[in-house]
Parts: sequence; C-alpha cells; structure tokens
Amino acid sequence: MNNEASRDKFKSYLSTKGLRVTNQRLAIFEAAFAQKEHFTAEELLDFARDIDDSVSRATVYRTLPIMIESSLVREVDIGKNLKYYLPNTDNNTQVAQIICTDCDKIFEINAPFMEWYGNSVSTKLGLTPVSQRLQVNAHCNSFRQHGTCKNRPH
Amino acid sequence: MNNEASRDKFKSYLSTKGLRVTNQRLAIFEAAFAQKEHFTAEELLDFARDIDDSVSRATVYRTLPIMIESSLVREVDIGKNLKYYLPNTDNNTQVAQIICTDCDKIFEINAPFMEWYGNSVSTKLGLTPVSQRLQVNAHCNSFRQHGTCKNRPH
DNA sequence: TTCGATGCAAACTGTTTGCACGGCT
DNA sequence: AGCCGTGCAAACAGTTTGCATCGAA
Repeated sequence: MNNEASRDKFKSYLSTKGLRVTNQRLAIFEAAFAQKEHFTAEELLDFARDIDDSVSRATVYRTLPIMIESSLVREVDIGKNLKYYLPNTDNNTQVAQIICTDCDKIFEINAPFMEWYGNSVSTKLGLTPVSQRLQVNAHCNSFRQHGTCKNRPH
Repeated sequence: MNNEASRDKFKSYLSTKGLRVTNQRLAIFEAAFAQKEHFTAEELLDFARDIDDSVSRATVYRTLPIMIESSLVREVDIGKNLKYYLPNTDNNTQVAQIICTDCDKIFEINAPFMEWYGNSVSTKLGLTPVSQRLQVNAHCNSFRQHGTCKNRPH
C-alpha cells in the first residue's frame, strides 16, 4: 500500500468515524508516513511541525491512537518506558522485532511461523489470540568485534 | 528452587557484590517471594511494608534491579507503561506471556522452542541473541460468551 | 451554526535522584 | 569510624486532560 492509498484510507477512516479531517491530523499523518525508521511521539511532533507548525503535542498524542486503531501505524514497545511507532505499509501483524542492545536500533522481520504457536498456546488456556510479538534482544556483532556499532543510534 | 534457597542466593549475591544485607532488602525479598501472581512495584511496596513498615518506595525501586540482576525476579513488560514482576523460582528464561486483554491477567508458559526462533532470526541480521520474549495478546473466551471474565482483574 | 478539534498549561503516573540522617560491618 | 543504605520529597519523563477558543462540515 503506497502513501496515497494510505492517506485515502486515513481520510475515509476519519469520515466513517464521524471525525473531522483537519490540517493538523493530515500533517501528523504525512509526518508519520515520511519516516523509514521507528519514531517516538516527540519525534513525530517535530516532523509534523515541519509541515504545519501549529501542530501541538496534545494533538499528536490524540492522533496516534486513531492511526493505530485504523491499522495505519503500528506501536512498538521494547520495554523502555518509551513507545516507538512505525507506518504500517503492509498489513502484517506477524512481525518479530530484534533490538540491538548496543545501538538500540530496531529491526523488524516477518515471522509467519509465530502464528501457529500463538494459536496452540492460547487455546490451551481458553483464550483467542489477537496479536503476538516476538522480541529478541541481541548484540551487534560489529560492536563486539570493532567496538563500534555500524548502525547509528536511534 | 525453594524460598529458603532463594533467600540464601539473595544474601550471598548481596555479599558478593559488597552490598549490605539490610532488613529492608530482606523484607522486600520476602514480600516478592510470597507472591504467586505478577505484581507491580507499588504492590510490592505495600507487601513489603506489611513485613517491615519502614520500607520506602525508593528502596523498593532500588532493590528491584538488584533482584532482577541476580535472576531472582523477572521483569515483565506488557506494553502498559507499567512493569510487572514475578519471583523467578525456576531459572527459566524461555517463557512466553499470554495476556488476556479483558482482565489483564498474565499467563506464563514455557516456550523452549523460542530459542530456535531467536537464533534463526538474529543470525540473519548478524546479531547475537541475548534474551527474547514472546507475547500473545488474547481475548478471554468466557468474557466474550458471558460478558464477564472469570479471572479477576490484576 | 454547530459541535468536534485544537493549543496551552497544568495534572498525572510511574520512576529516579539529591540530600541529610541512620545503622551495618 | 567509616561509609553504604535509607526515607523523604522534589525532580523527572512521557503522556493525558480541562478549558477556552477555533474551525470543518
């Protein structure tokens, strides 16, 4: 799904929910979808303000749940009291995150094999799986060998 | 490993690190190991104060990392801006968490095959896995059928 | 015109820290 | 005696919220 399709999806999601299509919401959307890497709420505020400097922090925090609810953005919690976000270009929910503990970079890779696992484990407990995530904390090999991480800090 | 063995391990860990065995630290340890379910830092403070009412919030927060570092307690982050803790009676680090989104209860189950996932996924990226967690968000069947969750809220 | 959306700043939650006092070793 | 550990309260970070105003439909 490209950006224009995503933008349309966002607008129609807003309309369907009786929410208004405002410049601020659009600026936040554009800012999010211009990102190639994970970003924080605060970073999103900065990016959005580059597009429309009237965007406030509150609106960013009020818009993020809308974009998450509409599956346009995914939320990634790596256990750091700080949430990361990522535009959800494909609609994939079976994703594993590998976090480099040296540079904090988050890699994502498809993990379709995860699905059967979640199902088998949940049904044992009388639960219906909704989503699942595999998170791996790992050391960067280049860091251990050369004392530096080839990936820039987040 | 039973509680006495764990207590010994805690005491010797403190000694080895040149840390002091104080009443407050012991009270916090006892409080943690009396729990059968996951608990929060705030709950641990209450429990510890029942044992020694001189325990302060600061000491709880300063003791938790020690217990985690010594593998006596595991930290569980379910993406709720709130961390849960659990006495680590067996020494198992390959655990999957299944979180009921209706009642917030956390189930844990062994997932020994997780290790393979983490390895296969990390090596593709030139990383060496350190730790990993699999988290499944699921709906409680009884909630969906009867409008109530048989498990009490956390 | 109407009522949802916004910006601002204050409130809030969980956690961390500076400081002077207290108590292990 | 020395110095680590402690309680207290203030600080802190990220996020949420109340309120008066703004603006999309």
